[in-house]
Amino acid sequence: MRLSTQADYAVRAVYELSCRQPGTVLHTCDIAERQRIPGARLAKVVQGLARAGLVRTQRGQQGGVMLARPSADITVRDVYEAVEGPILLCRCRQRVERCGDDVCDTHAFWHGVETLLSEELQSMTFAALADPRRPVSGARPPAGEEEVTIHG
Amino acid sequence: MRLSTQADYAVRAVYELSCRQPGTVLHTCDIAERQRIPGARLAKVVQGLARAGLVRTQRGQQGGVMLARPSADITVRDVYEAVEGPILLCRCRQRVERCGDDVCDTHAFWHGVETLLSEELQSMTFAALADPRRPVSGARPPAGEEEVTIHG
DNA sequence: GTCAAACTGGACATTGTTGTCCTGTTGGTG
DNA sequence: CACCAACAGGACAACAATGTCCAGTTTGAC
Repeated sequence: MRLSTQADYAVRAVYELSCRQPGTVLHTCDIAERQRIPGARLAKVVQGLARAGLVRTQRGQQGGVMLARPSADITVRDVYEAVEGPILLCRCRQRVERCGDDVCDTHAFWHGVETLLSEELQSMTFAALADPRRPVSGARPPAGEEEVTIHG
Repeated sequence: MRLSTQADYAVRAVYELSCRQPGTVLHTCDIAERQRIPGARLAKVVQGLARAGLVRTQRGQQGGVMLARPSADITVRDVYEAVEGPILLCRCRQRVERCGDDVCDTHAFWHGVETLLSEELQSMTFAALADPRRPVSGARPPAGEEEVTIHG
């Protein structure tokens, strides 16, 4: 029940973008430095986020990463599942391993926990997460960030 | 956020004991066979449960494993933490990795999820888990088990 | 006392995750 | 066009989790 580093990195990367003005483009290496994440690893994670349509990447000299939609429309669950797939706790539910009939009695419980987790992750948007005085989920006060773009 | 096999096995082992009359002694190899778990692996897990005081092991020809206290007094969290340690999702909270000040904004969220998980696991006892008419989606017929003890 | 059953615990191969490196591709700039 | 910055993606080493094996110890039965 440990969070994989992939998922952790993905959430932190999207968080870093969400803390800035909508449309801000960051380099993955800047995100990596700011979040103290190995840059090479983060590049892979960003690729996953891009494939899932959560961020857009731009190649070339002026390239970088930006959110594909407003941070209020991105939930932690979106990001998590983009890099990790659906939230499944035990292996029998991941189809890695099949278990007998009554063996799955305990797994019914774990399934309930999965649902609880999914709902919790779904309820948190990155707009709320990036808000310093976040009320768990809700309105986003005007963020008066002075740094708008990075390369400038 | 996957359940480790250790934790899965531990819960299933205690569940197997909880399904039987209080005081029933089972062999780890019987539990392993019934739950389709590699026996050698389960033995290690049972050791962890014994060290945590959740089960009592008895060596010798008539040996085996039994619950150390009533199944109503054992929660899923007890078993989980006996083999996995405290529920900590992200590595910064596990002290594996330290993160900066504002880096932990996302980790504050994960900490909330940890609490939610802990409460959920705490709220489920093995008496409830082994009860065929438990409130959760149970597909287990009223078990008129003829095998109460194994060696008899 | 001897034996067999069962837990104890160390050692090792296998597998999956994570971190790192390196080369290729893309796209803007001069 | 030539060049460089940045993403894309494969390959590989390091590490932890997992599964398996084997010898040792304990305990009850004969």
